[in-house]
Amino acid sequence: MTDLDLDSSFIPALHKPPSLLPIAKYRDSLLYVIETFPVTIVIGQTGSGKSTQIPQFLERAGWCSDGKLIGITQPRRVAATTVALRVAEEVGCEVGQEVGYSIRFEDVTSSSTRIKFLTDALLIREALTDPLLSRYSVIMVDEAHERSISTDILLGLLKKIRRKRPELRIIVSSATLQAEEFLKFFTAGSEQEVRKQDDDQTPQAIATIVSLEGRTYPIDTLYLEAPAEDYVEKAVNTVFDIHTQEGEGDILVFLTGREEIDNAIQAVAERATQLDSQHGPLQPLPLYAGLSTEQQMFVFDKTPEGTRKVVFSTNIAEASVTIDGIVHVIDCGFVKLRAYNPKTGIETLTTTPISKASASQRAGRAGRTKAGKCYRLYTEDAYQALPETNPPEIQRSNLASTILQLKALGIDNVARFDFLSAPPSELMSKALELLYSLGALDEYAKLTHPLGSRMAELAVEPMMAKTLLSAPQFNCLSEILTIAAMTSLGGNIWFYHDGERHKMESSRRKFAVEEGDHLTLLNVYQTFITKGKKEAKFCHEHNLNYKSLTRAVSIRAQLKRYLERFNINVDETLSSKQHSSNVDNGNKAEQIRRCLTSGYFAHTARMQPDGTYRNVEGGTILHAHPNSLMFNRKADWVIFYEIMETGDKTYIRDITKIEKNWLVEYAPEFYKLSNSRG
DNA sequence: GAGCACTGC
Repeated sequence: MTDLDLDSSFIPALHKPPSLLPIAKYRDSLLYVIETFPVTIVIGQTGSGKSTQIPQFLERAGWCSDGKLIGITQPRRVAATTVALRVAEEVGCEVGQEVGYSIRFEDVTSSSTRIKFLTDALLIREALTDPLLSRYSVIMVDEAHERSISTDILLGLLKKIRRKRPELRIIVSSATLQAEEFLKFFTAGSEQEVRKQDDDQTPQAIATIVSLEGRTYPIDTLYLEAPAEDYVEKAVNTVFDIHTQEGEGDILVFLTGREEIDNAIQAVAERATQLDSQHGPLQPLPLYAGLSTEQQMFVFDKTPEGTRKVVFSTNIAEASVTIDGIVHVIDCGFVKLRAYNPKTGIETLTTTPISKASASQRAGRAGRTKAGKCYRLYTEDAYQALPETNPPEIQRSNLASTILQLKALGIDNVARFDFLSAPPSELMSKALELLYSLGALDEYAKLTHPLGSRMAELAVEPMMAKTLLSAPQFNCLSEILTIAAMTSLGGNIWFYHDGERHKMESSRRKFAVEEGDHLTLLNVYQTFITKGKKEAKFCHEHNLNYKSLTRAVSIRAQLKRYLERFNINVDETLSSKQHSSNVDNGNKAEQIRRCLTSGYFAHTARMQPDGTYRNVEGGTILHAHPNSLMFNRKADWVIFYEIMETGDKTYIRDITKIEKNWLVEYAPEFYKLSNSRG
């Protein structure tokens, strides 16, 4: 077994010239391993240089000589762009030339590109048109340990592709010790079939692990003696202990959500006024995804000399956002995890203990620029009891769009797809049922054409894809395009600063349209591009998230391009004329609501006299989310975009009034089925 | 009556 034990002394690997990175010494051995083994699992700490150096080693060693590409996938867009920029700089080319990147809405590559960074979701999309990914000689899957659905699917595809393209080289990079699982995955089940082709290739010859040790700085980990009753309070106390007893260095506190973060910040601000004058000021800052870009940027600002920055963050700071200068990490030990219940079709968002892998990732946020400390707000025994990892996303998600995508990739028997971790069969059958009811699959579970294959290509979830493809019949395609773009933003449309909640509420009321949230979203978008001239100023005045609305413009344009590729004509002139005068005009609004019903018939509820809702089965009490226009309005039957259980309540979001008889009209089979069931 | 962890196409 090849196991390269690299220099483990504490060398700061960040911002060092590439020649000084520990990985440089192992260039030849790495190249040898990659040449010899079809699959290489690379264990490398952040800062080991694996993502930036390995592609360059490969390129110089001739892996692109026949015009093929080296592809490096990342789970996130920012990572794909920033790593590409750095490698381009090191290579000494303009990004988009030899080194480029490709993410949704941005393809910065050219015919001279040899090293290409992209999101793993986008590479899966490339497989729709190039099933063997034949443009690539090497594919490196970075941050595979995060186990996103896209990463898992991509690894499954690569394993399949490898059988048909033995010359393809696969590198799987992982920061934690999950390497064995990847190794087992690539070697399992390959014995017999490899024997058939090549007597020399045993499973041991297929894949191997290379370990790039080499940390940055040491981190001192401290535990509680006894469990904390209230970790938010404990976190605040710890902040003051650090501030009064420890040397300089900023603090990063991991909490689970916005409410906790706001409370903690208020508590710190109040207690800070009583601080002894010998201690410098504290600057508490929030960090979570729902903030506007401007609000998020504060955490990167340098504080004045003597002021200590304390960032209270959700899990966004665990992997997605990196803040320099953090010396102390406080870890509450919990995270909000999403899960999907296939029996009820309801998603839950629940506070759950983190995994050991998460705990070590959080601690690692302290030692990036010098030696750091991590304060775990739980006992060492509690730590020992944590699971090694959390269940991968693919085992706790609604799989409708994943299954649809697999079908479009030509994987007919999805149950036999080689998953890194197989999803529970209930999740699979629930997804298949929905896809069948939408008409994306036929009674043999085969992808339908053109409906199913088109739905798979549209980058929105299946119910919205169906709605979009029905829209021409309802003569409201332009409007549904906008609604599809706005709903897929996932909520972050409105924002408010401290104490401005009422101002935000009244801004929102100005855009309200009687029939519900979808038409309200349409109204917001139309006003943004017409009266608001797509400007940030307009958004600030109306408590709208500028970045989100800009994104909606891009999403809408992309969806429109897909439709045009299907030869579906989008007539914009008619709609914009009507909506500049009044979005809420009778017949058009009804067509939109009918059209939404044709895609969202599985998401229906009926209002009760007490103002709550019940789903069709009748069992579950649903509440209109306070962000919804229908929160305090009367309705009878409604459809909704999303359903989620948080804490002890189940909320529905993005709600629109419909008529009961439309359900039977647009989904007769589905409603026959529901009735016969109960 | 009262509030969404995080990604991605």
